[in-house]
Amino acid sequence: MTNLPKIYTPQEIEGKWYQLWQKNGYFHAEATSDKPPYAIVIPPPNITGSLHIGHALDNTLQDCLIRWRRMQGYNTLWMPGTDHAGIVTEIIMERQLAEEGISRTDLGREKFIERMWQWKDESAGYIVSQLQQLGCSCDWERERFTLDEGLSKAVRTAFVKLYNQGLIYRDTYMGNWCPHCNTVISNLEVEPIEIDGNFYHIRYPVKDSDVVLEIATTRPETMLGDTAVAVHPEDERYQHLIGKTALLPLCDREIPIIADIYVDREFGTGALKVTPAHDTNDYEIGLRHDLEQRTIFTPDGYINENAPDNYIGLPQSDCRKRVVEDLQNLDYLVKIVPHRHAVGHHDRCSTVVEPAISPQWFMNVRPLAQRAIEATKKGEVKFIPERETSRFYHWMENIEPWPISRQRWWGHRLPIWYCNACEAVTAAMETPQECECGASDFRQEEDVLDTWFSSGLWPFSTMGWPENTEELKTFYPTSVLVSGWDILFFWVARMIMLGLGCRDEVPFRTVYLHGLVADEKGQKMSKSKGNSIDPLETIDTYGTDAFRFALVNASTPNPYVSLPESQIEAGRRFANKIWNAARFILMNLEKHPVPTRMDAVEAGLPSLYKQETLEIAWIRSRLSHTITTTTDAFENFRFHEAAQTLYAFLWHEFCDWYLEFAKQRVSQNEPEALWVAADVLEQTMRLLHPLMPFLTEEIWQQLPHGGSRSESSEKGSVTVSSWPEPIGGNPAAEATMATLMEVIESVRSIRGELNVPIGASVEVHIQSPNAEVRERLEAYLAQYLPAFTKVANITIAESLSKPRASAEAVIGELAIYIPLADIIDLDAEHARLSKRHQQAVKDVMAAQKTLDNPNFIQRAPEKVVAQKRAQLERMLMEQEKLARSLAMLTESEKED
RNA sequence: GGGCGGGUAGCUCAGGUGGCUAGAGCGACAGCCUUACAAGCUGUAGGUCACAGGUUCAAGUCCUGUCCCGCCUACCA
Repeated sequence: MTNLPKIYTPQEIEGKWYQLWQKNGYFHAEATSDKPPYAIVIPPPNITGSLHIGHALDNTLQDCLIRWRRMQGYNTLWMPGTDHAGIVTEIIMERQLAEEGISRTDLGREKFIERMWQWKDESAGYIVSQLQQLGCSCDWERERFTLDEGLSKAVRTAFVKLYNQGLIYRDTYMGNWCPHCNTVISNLEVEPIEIDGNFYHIRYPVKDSDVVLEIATTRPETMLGDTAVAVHPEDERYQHLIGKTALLPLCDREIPIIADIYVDREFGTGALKVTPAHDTNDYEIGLRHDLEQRTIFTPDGYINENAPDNYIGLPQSDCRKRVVEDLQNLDYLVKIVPHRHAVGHHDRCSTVVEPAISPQWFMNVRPLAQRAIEATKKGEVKFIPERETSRFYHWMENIEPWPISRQRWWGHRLPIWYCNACEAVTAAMETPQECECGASDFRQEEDVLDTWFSSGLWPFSTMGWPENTEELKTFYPTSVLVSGWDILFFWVARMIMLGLGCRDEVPFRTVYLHGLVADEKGQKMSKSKGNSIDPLETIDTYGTDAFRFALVNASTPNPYVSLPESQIEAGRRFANKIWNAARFILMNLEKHPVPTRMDAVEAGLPSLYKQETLEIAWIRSRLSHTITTTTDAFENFRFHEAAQTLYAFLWHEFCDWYLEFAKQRVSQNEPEALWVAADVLEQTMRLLHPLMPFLTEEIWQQLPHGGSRSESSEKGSVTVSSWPEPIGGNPAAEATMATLMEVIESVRSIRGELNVPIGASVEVHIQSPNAEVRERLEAYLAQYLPAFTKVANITIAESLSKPRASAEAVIGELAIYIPLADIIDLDAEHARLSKRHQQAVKDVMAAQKTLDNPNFIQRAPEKVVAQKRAQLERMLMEQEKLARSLAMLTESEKED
């Protein structure tokens, strides 16, 4: 007796299989192979991070694709690895240091980097083991890290290459400065957040005049760095002031009043204070008018010595308060008006970003963006869903230079060397030997590269580039990139540009951008918001497979996917259902083992099965259909469709119907139906394996999978079994079964609605004018009906009169009568029939209306017309029968 | 300001190129411990597909407009 527990306990079985898969090297891809290649590179998670819900979704989908293709016989490579993740990682380390009471600068660059590596070495295995817990079938032998020697070489190679092409250059420009992180960041890293601020209206006196110019600003402290006031050149109010000089309050400085078309006459007071060092637009105006760029902040956000003495050293926020106070005391402040506006924050540390001028390294991405657009238009890379393509184009067409240097320590130092003698700049793989000037004393650039620079090389740096490796020859361009749409610009676009820039080829053929997991308010789940599901807790509670199923099932084409706990619960129930179906089959197989091929040969059987009964033909047809639909769903990245198809087939066809038939067959000593059940379940476990790898392996291992398919029996795991092939549908069997099901459902419905006691047997009388239908019902109904409801006796005739006090159901031309003399509640039956009759009348009218339209007959395709006619015919029959029965029922009520 | 996505059952969502009587899960109600599964089984209820027009023989699906919701993007201090 098989001793499988009644309740599926994932914890007991999930642990063991991963080790077996690993040990047998199922996940390893060969660099050269006869099999067609299929490759995905993982979006590398932060080396020190832990699995969050976004990873769980992203990697589950990738694992589905990889497992599916592996079973299809592809040479599948899922390239795993981790990212050093620059600034984020440093921020977390700084917090750790702060707890010890030290700062990054206390430690110094060298010691800090040492600490980072130490921490990396301690925590590196964590995220990897979590991915393994999730079941990810990555080729771990190839695991990479962005700061590895190999990848660092790729970074330097790419940098030098692009530098030599003139695409990387140094410039002093206004960028987004994070005073907390002490570095410049790119536009993408700035998150505008709406805040309730104020508009401060301030009087600027005009020199040698009684006139005061009123300006409005949201950042009054920046006035300390003002070097002009601007008005619109055609603004009549201020014509007479253009060219004059304003007296800057609090600063005792004189600044020119200039005219610039940037100024919006309608906005604020129409006069704009100009701070070229601390505002992007003012910077531009400053360049046009050759204004002084007066920086008043230190890099870490304090007031510097360019401001009047009494402000120096204040933090920016304190300075604002002080400036406002002083303006008020000296009567320069006109008013403060509440004003809601968007303020840029650093997406990693949430600090307000300061526009600031600094020398930085940039990449001119425009030519590469152009090539990326062309490659996409040529179809070399395809975005799914398609709407992402236009987002991609829009971004690429308006792309701006990418600031790639960061004033940080954790990352790749730019391979730029300055000659200490003549300051000549050299980009090179290693420290240069000698400068043009003859000196040989160099210093390397202090800055490190934006972390996305190295991730942008990921698809080929992980495969050994710049060497022309076998891996690159086999797997590049990779097949698919799977990621959330939120990092399309950060990462995906840059990979495409750098792939083209470094290898003249797009890095992947297809980009699948899945939705983001949202909470019940529709907000993206993220750890920082605290609204996130913890994948590990979820796995503990529900099991990995249940969680994975829920994730895949939730992966609709929507940009946001919602994952209520009930969905995960549904996944668990599904797992349990499968478990019990398997348990049932395995228990019965002990009594009725599947004959081996040898037995079959000895018995002289042409095949394992004596005959294909209706239910066998039906379930095989449905399985075939399921195989086709599931495969098609994967082909088209319609993950939820795969999940739903398998769920519906397994639960509502296989369990609800087929296993009930099989039960009865087994009890009649016809075990073929059971053997087919085992076969169908075995194939379904293969179909479901990409979604639920652990459970399907556990069951597959216990099911007989030898039989006629010797191929899979030689292999030791469903992981490397073959993807099922459809055998084709059987429309005749499906049609007959549909009728039988309808009859069974009608009987059950009557029993339910009229409260026939569970134990009571009923007689079933069926009337049908169609001989063929009668014959089929005759042949099968007696066999099948008792499996679903208690019946005493079944009568089928061409015509029979409705037995007295019976309930009735109508299916097309079929009428079903169930005599319920003792128990029938005529009122209830009347209500039941009347409800159905009303519905029938409505349906008939709708169909009639369509068919009455001559244009419909004329213009609709014949097939549609024929369909409609058949539909109406059937409805009419039902309606008439129901009407007659209602009339009879009313009469018999009168008699009573 | 521009762009994108969404509004379908009480809730969360499916409904590729227009054509079965608009579906599922959860929840609700009624009845069942039927020896695989009570994490189960059976039955029932519940929808003017946001609104208004239009195209079409036919619209949840295509077009236009309106109203909400969300997101992305933009230099209004």
